[in-house]
Amino acid sequence: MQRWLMKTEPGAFSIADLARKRREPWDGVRNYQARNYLRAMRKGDGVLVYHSNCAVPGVVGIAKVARAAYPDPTQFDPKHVHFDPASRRDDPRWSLVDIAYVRTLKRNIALDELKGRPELAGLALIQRGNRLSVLPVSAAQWDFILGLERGGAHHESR
DNA sequence: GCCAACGTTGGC
DNA sequence: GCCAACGTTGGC
Repeated sequence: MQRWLMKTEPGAFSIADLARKRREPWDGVRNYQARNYLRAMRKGDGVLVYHSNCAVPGVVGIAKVARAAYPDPTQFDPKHVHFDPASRRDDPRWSLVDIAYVRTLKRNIALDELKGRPELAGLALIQRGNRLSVLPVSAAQWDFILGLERGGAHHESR
């Protein structure tokens, strides 16, 4: 099983939304590196759900890949915000996967807590300037992050 | 192929 | 809302 982290803006689609819907086509990824990660995903892969662009960015839940990559239908819809006029049906540019809800974490494991941890030094999420919305997570990183869940909500002062 | 302009991401 | 970082676009 591979492991990944996927960002979402809770104002647009939160872990609570995923919990209610159980399963969701993760559309709208329009970055080539992120797309390539989507295409590398296999059914059953683990996903850390991360809330970005919000009051307390952090890892908030666990999901899994319910369906491997297929063409993102929104790229062909002229009325959709993610429409890409340069993408062709015989050679789709953008892909998506379906994500299934697994569980919501007992607390938000905030970005603040992940920063500066030697165990996560290689994690793309916390590297400076990184904007990838889909990124790989090693088994060790996955275990370490989820190990923080029971550590209690402590925030470093700044 | 260079690179300036522009748009987006996302923490703060 | 600001703005640094970074990806994409398009003129040349």
